[in-house]
Order: sequence, then structure tokens, then C-alpha cells
Amino acid sequence: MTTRTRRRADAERSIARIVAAARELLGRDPAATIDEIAAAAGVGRMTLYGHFRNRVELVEAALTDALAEGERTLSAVDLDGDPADALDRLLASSWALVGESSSLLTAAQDVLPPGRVRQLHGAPAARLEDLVRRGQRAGTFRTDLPIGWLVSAVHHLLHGAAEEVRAGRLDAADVAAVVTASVQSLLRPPPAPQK
Amino acid sequence: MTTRTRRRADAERSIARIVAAARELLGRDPAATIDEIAAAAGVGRMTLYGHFRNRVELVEAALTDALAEGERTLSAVDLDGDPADALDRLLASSWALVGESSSLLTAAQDVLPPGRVRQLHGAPAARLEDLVRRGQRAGTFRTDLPIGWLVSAVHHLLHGAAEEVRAGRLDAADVAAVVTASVQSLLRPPPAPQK
DNA sequence: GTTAACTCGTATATTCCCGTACGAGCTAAG
DNA sequence: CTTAGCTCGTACGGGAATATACGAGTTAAC
Repeated sequence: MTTRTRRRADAERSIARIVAAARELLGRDPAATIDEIAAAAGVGRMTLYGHFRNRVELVEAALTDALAEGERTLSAVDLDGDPADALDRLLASSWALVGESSSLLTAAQDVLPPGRVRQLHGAPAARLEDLVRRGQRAGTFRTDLPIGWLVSAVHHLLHGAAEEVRAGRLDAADVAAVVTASVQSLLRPPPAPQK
Repeated sequence: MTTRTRRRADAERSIARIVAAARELLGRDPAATIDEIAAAAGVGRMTLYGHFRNRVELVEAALTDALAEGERTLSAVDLDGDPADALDRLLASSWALVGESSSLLTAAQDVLPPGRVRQLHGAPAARLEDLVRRGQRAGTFRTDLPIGWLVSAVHHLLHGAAEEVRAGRLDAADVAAVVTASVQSLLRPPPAPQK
């Protein structure tokens, strides 16, 4: 599976640079042009088309790469022990990833077939979901809301925070603390028998 | 201010239908075409151009109209009494509005000059912010996070919920309860001196 | 050092959408 | 009923972006 028809080393390098550029530009602007990406990668547009037939293929490659890196980072996080603490650790590691690729997701939503994005996103979502479930069993997290919503809500809070930072309305230094405090509140069991 | 150069009744009707169509289509797809909007409004494209010189004017009109309706609805909400209860009432009324215009906001962000959207959005944001502030003084809402973030976070949760509903992952019947529970948790003061 | 792979420029076709121009026909308003 | 406003089709021009075609030059791999 390493080489299917044989690929030269320079091609490998070009591809890597293109994907990196795509991640960077699409991560900031979901409408980034193929020209711009090729230029940022330091290759001609034609080279890019030599490796990715479509914009679709390119976007999918960028997203896949970002998610793969995410997997690598997140799989190193220790999720044992107190679920709330584990959540803090998971969020701390997730934060940077989400911030960098926030609009890459939008780009993918625009171009990829419906559901594809969520499908590719399966692993990280499952990781969070497992943790939430464990916390629920331990009584640390709430059980009164659908778990799918809890996971989505965390997602939306992360992306929202990224947006606020980009817009300059939230200080990048504070964001980690703000996000963890918000998410912890969201997952904490509500007090009392809520009337 | 009723008639500045005089406008015929049929023109008035056309404009109203165009704006309504724009709100509906742009509320679902921020990339909706002028052709599509004209068709949905039951008028020719040229008629549309007769009333709105460019896409920008059209989008702004749609957003302004949506916000005006929002103002009308929300200003009827009683925000007195216990802040938490008032928040519930405000969310109940806000929900539908946000859901219908969720991607209209995106369309506006794409086309309008930076900051314009937020400027137009001032009133509803201020309403929520005032309520939160009052709740903070009363000790009902947390004070450990920037108020701007709290307001934004509520926003993101609302939009996120709208997205989940559209994707069929959240039942439209449950969403109101889910959203209010989530937002209340987010605004409730955290327990203890958190370690 | 020969071959196959890769790079990459120019040119061109296509598609999509915006916005304008012109003009004929309809309709509300007085 | 007259006029001014409105409707709306067709046609055109322009810009931006995607994608293809051709071909010459370069470079890694064996």
C-alpha cells in the first residue's frame, strides 16, 4: 500500500506541500482558490492538477490530512482518571486543531457530498462521545440530554470560540480557559430536580 | 417617510415577495442565486433588479427585514422577574427566528462590509446582554467569563442546534428543551471555587 | 545515461453568476 | 384615458474560477 504504481520522491514532496498549503489557506478562507493554494505551495497550478483532478479531491485530501494529524495528537491524550480532568486534557489538545481547520470544515461541507464530512469526522467524535459516556456512568456528566447533542454542542462551542478569536473579540490567551469552563458547565449535571 | 417618490401598490407587493423569498432561500443556502430568488418570489429577474441594484442591497434588505421581525417578536417578551425564567422565555421566542435565518447570516457576512452584520445585529445582542448582566447582578448567572463570550456562545449554541435539526440529528420537538437546558447550564455560576 | 516521471507555462474551453441595455406590453393612479 | 410607473423577456458583456490540451524542459530512479 506504500507505492501502487511507484511515485517519485519529488512528487511526494509536492503533494505534501500542496496539502499543507491547502490546509493552511482553506483553514482561514473556505473560498480559497486553487491558484492561490498552488502559489502558496510553491508549485504551478498544473502540477497541482497533476495530483488532484478536482477541487473536491484536493479538499478531501486536506481534510483527511488534518483529521489524521488530529488523530495522532488526540490519541496521545490520556483519557483515564476523573472524566472532568480528562475532558480538560482533551479540550486542551483539541483546541489548536479546531482553530486551525475551522473553515476547512466549511469548505468541505460546500464541496463534498452530504454526510461525507461527518463520516470522515467519525473517529474524533467517537473519542469524545466515549469519554462523555464514561463520565455519565461515573455521574460526572449529565444524562438529561441526548449524547449526540452534547457532542455536537461541544463542537459548536469550539468552532464558535475559534471564530471569536479570529474576529478579535476574544483574546487568544484566554480562550483555552474560557472554552474548558464553558464545556464543563455544559456537561455538568444540572442541579436540583430542575423544578 | 411613507412614500418618498411615490411607489405603486404592485411594486410594494413585488418587493415584499422578493424579500420574503430572499429570506427563505438565503436562510437555507447562503449561496442562493438571484435567479433562484426571483423565481421563488414569482417575479422575473429584471423586476428584482428594478428594486435592488445588486446582490448586496438584496441581502441587506433581507437581513434587515429578518431582524426587524425579530425585534417585533422579541420586544414582546417579558424580561422581568427571575432572570433564568426570563431567559427561558427569550430563548423560546428566539429559537424560531434563529433557525429560519441561520444561513442568511452567513450570506450577509460574505457580502456585506466587515462589521456591518454585527452593527445591524446590535439590538438583539444588546437585549440578551442586558438580561445576562441583570442576571449576573442578581447572582443567577456566572461572572467568571467575559460577557461578550457568553452572548456569543448562546448564539453559537442556537445556530448549532438549528444545524442539527436541519441535518435530522435532533428532533424538532425536543430542540427547545435541549437548547434551554444547555444555555441555562452555560450561564449558571459554576459550583465551588473550582479547585 | 536512458527512461519514465514529474514540473509547469501558455492557451483555451466551459461554466456560472452578476449586472446592463433595450424595448415591448401591462397596470395602477389621477 | 392618459401617463407614469412597473413587469419582464431576450440578449449581451464581463469576471472569476474550474478544468483540459499541448508541449517543452527538468529531474529522479534504475
